Amino acid sequence: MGRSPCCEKAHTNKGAWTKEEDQRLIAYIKANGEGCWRSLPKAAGLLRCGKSCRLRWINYLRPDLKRGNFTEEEDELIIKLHELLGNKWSLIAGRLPGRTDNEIKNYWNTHIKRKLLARGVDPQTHRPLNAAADHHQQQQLQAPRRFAAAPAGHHHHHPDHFAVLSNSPEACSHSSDDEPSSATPPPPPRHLGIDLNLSISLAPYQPQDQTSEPMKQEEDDEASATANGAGNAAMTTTATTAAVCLCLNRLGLHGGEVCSCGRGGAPSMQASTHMFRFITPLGGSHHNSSSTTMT
DNA sequence: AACAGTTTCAACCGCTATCCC
DNA sequence: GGGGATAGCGGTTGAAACTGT
Repeated sequence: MGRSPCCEKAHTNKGAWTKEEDQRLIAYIKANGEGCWRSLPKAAGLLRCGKSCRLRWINYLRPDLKRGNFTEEEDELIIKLHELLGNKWSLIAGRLPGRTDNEIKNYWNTHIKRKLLARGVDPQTHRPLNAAADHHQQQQLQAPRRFAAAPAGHHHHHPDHFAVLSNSPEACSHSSDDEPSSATPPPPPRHLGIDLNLSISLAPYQPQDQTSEPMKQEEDDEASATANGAGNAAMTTTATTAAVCLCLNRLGLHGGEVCSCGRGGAPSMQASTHMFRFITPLGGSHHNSSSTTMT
């Protein structure tokens, strides 16, 4: 087929950005806002590919970036989110204000992987390293429990349509031994883990507004995972000071809509209930998103 | 001080998803 | 619905910085 290159490579700079280029980009975006990256370089007088401009802005120039060292709380949050989401760096970054996906990805590869290995935990599977051999056997043994709250047959017919993830290690088989790659997406989640008895919360969750409507998909998603009584996903972290909601919308799994769950403050959810639901075509990529229950 | 090895992280690349005509 | 254009994502690379000898 052949695609036109994203830019005229012969006439673009590559490599590190100069201060002047940064200033031009900042000035242009301040004046015109983000977007239209393809035409931005020309308009801004930059000899850069639009992609490169976007990356530079998002990863380095954006005014709301936090930068600086990651806190211990952020570390733990990243680990938990990675356990739940796998290498979905942009989703993880969405839960860490001021951090970029690139930054988190780098941090994961340089620090957290090592940290987990030192703890004897496989960074990809989040299982104890010495348990890898038992992986297959454990899956078989635990499968019935994981599927307990899912409607019978549902996941059998559409295994990649949704998954209710658990923070239990076995819920993360999508990120097992083999590194997921864009070329070979991980197999669809095979489990419908149930409880998300996460201890991500670094401070007690304090709902701010209990008047928000429960998420529609919560209702639509029938009883798939409601046996656990979990409501909307929410978590808090002292690192970010704000409650971090993990409901579908805010995870970016619903077309980027603004979360309407009131920071997890669904009326039915007990503030003290540290349980989380995720219904997402994780690993199964986006192919079936329109046929999930997320509409 | 000089060199080699290691680590870090900004930037690039290729691919997929989404948008728009 | 099809196809091209564009945006966004995740993996990878390589130069700079750091550390050890």
